[in-house]
Amino acid sequence: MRIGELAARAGTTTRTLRYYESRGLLPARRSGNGYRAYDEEDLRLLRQIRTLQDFGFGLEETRPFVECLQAGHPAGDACPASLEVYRSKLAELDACLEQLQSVRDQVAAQLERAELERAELARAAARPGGPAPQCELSTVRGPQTS
Amino acid sequence: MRIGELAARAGTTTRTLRYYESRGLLPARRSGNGYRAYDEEDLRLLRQIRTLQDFGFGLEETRPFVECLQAGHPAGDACPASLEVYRSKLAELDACLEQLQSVRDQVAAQLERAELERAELARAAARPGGPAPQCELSTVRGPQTS
DNA sequence: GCTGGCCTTGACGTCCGGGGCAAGGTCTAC
DNA sequence: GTAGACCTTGCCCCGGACGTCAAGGCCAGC
Repeated sequence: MRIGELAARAGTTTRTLRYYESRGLLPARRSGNGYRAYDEEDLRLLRQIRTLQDFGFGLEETRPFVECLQAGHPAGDACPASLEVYRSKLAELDACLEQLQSVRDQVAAQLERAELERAELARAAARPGGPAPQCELSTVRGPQTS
Repeated sequence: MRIGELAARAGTTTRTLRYYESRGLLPARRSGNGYRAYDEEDLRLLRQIRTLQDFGFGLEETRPFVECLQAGHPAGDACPASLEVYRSKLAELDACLEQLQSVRDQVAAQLERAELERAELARAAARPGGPAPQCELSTVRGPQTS
């Protein structure tokens, strides 16, 4: 199988395969004319890489899985190094989730506060003499995000 | 106030301030010798930018807040455009959280499965004739992540 | 006058996962 | 023999938010 076919079968591009090879992941044999030659096993390796990439793993993080398959194991995650990557990724995801959740809550709070303040001002402007036409908010202290 | 002092007071670097200026955010007046000249108001703008950046807002997303302050409003989020940014950021964060959570669960499931399989194999290897010393797993079919 | 510290602009490097193009080699079909 | 599809290497490009020089200007203190 040549590079184009492998790329098509894995749903990726030839450029990507050459990039993986340049990174030392997914090396290719060469046929007589210099073309890269792949087999079904390479397709397996490639699918493993793509699956992990889709999960957000970095290329380097897929390496243990690829090496595990290359070593003849039936699954890329049959080796301890792969499990370690799973674990550290899990920790990373948890940390990321926690931080994002915290940011989300703070942004939501800011939005709510700012919306309330605008409503407040709209009411204040509608009350006394005449409603000031647009945005004359100089009397209000805004609690500043600091 | 010159660039170094502003950077120090905002806890950032001169490079960053020049970058912001190059992006049209936080423009600077110039004193006679060509040095950038800033005042307390610029410090407020800069703090607004940094706060949002710390929340993960892109530079462009901070622009409405900065313009709001520049327009004389007491808070950067007193303007509708800023509220819109809050809202779209919130939606973005929620989508991101959802996806990350899904990935997290899938990775956790993979990890659990792979650990179980290893335990299975360890028991199988310990039972029959003699325990094979290391990693001879060629008889087991691993359900592949596909 | 000289050193040291601050400032200026400009240009290139970083990280990541490739995209895109050029110039040329190779194979197949007609 | 020649068109067209495929392959090769090599090189520069992207984005985002800066870091890191390099070469030179300005100013204060001694």
